[in-house]
Amino acid sequence: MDMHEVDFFSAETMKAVGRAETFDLGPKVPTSCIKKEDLTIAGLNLLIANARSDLSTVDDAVLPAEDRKESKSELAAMRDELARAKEENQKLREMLNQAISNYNALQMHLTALRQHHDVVDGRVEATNDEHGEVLVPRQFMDLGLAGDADEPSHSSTATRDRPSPPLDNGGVRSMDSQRRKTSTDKVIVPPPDHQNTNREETSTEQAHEAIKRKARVSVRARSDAPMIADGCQWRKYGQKMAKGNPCPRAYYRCTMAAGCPVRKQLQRCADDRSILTTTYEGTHNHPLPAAAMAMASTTSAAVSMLLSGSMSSPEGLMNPSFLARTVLPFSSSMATISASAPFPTVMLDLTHRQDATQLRRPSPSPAQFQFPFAAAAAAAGYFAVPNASGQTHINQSRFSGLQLSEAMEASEFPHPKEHTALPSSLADTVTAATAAITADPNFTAALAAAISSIINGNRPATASDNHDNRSSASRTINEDDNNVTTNSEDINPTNTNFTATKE
DNA sequence: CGTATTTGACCCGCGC
DNA sequence: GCGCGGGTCAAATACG
Repeated sequence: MDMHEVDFFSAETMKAVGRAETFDLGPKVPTSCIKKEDLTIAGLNLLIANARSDLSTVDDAVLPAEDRKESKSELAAMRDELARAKEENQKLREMLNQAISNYNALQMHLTALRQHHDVVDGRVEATNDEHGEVLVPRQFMDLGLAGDADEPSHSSTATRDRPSPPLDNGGVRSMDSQRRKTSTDKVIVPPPDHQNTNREETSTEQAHEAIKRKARVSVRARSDAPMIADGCQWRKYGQKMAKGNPCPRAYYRCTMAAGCPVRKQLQRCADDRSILTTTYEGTHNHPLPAAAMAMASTTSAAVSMLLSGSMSSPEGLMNPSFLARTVLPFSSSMATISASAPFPTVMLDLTHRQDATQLRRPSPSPAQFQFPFAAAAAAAGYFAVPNASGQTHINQSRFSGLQLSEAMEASEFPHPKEHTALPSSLADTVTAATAAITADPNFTAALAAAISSIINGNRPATASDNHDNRSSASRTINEDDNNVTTNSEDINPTNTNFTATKE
């Protein structure tokens, strides 16, 4: 890691958030907790039900016949209970994961609701001043379905120009193929002789496909460091002078796994060199470190909402200013949703002083770094609606960790009084938010996307190991954990990019 | 010596 | 068809 890199994703950060530990319940829980209670009871019960068992390893010769029989039955019962407990633990683990995802999504929604509420009350500035939360730029990590980036069905038209690539860079080539395939797909639009209905449907599908592949999330942040640590490893593969910006644009590729197509761009703002714009693109095909996992779900949710929710919701279509009315009044810092062609982009402008510097806490806990982006991303995805120019701005300043971290703390610590700034009706707000979430399929879809992103982010890398994945996470998560009901159409797009928001 | 970075060349899409 | 700009490749170079 670059010595000048700003590490917002340190292990302590993640510990503070508690994600990694929370997700990893593993077999420890059942063996230590369930066994003691359930097995004993069940074992006694099963003495009657199961008179025999061939599984016993007790030394039968030492015991009387009755005792042997009893021991066998007891052991069999214990085994059954162990198996049952294991299964139950598996389910509980899945439930916990889902609950965590739901919780995070709820937090995001709550933040948005509170923001809207504050707009009405006109007490935003006071709230901001009171808390002085830190807003630290965090990078978005892509976590979509990696498989989508490797659809073999189009490969015949994808690699038409260049000679076969060297295998040592196969991932890059596949990415290129994928990228060019997208453009190729445009050409393969059904010919004019098709019926109109078919053409429309196909066009819509293809548009969705293209969007899912290229959906972006962008963030601008103040940083003197040349790069922001995001939990992944990157290798620079190019640098270009972009038009209209004296600062070169650097291109990086994820090197945590062979063939990972995720890339990012770094570029400083021409007007303010302290502003670093980072753009992510692509979908990780490997497990992500805990530090990188944090943002994955929210980014995924944002993009998914952008694609599946905002663009299709009646509110979004009929009332393009919905989002603006909701949060725009705090226009100092913006998250921008661009649904304009060719690809939607989530752009977060975190450069405002209120967010990045003025609201800094004396000693911000790492956990507070965890969620501002999450809120912004989720809110962006959920509320963003394209306006006539294809862009919608939402204010990000209220996501500077203020409400969200408050909410997190309020729920994490059993001392609500310590969070007097929180609305007394927090529970009511949560209830309302929950109702809104459950009532809104768009948010549900985004939540599903978040869950899916976690799933995909933990999927073991399929590519053979090479020197590039020397530091990839070795942990794997039982695929049963992935049995979360999601809409694959909605959860796929998890691309994240930084795109310079020229002002 | 292996790995990462640099940098000029190249490819591609798009607009004219 | 041509030029432009964005993006990528890969040989050369730097670095540890």
